[in-house]
Amino acid sequence: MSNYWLFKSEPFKWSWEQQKARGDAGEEWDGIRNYQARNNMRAMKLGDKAFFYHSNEGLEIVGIVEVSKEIHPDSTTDDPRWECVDVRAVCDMPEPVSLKAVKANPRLADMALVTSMRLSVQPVTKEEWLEVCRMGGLDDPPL
DNA sequence: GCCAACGTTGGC
DNA sequence: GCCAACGTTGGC
Repeated sequence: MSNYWLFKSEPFKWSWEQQKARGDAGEEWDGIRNYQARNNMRAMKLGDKAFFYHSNEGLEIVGIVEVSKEIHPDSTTDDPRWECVDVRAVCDMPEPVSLKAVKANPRLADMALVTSMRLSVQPVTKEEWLEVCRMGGLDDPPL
């Protein structure tokens, strides 16, 4: 049984365009220095799906990625506490789903994007997953 | 650019 | 183990 997640990235540091350009090779989700975010990555399984959210600029869910490599050391630090997963792009959101739209939807009131604003790697429930996919115009959401 | 929220650090 | 100080995140 697969779980669902959300990754935040500031587009001027690592954008959806850059993620897509990496193709099936995927990319290490490095640089996470927060225990809760790391713990979420530890819980991820190969093939888990996640939203790709642009923070700071854009403020919208722009695409879907999947876990292409489970938890391993973060190559950007020697500190053994910090680990990460690899992700690869799966598809675009036909209609990016803005933070505003998420906040305006009562069915998404408990989404971590709303309640835990600063957490950069978040869990998403299946109900939230389906609702956001529907809002984004994905008739056949990856599960 | 501001500032609120909140996680982390470090002195005691 | 508490908590004040500090740093960072991220919406606005």
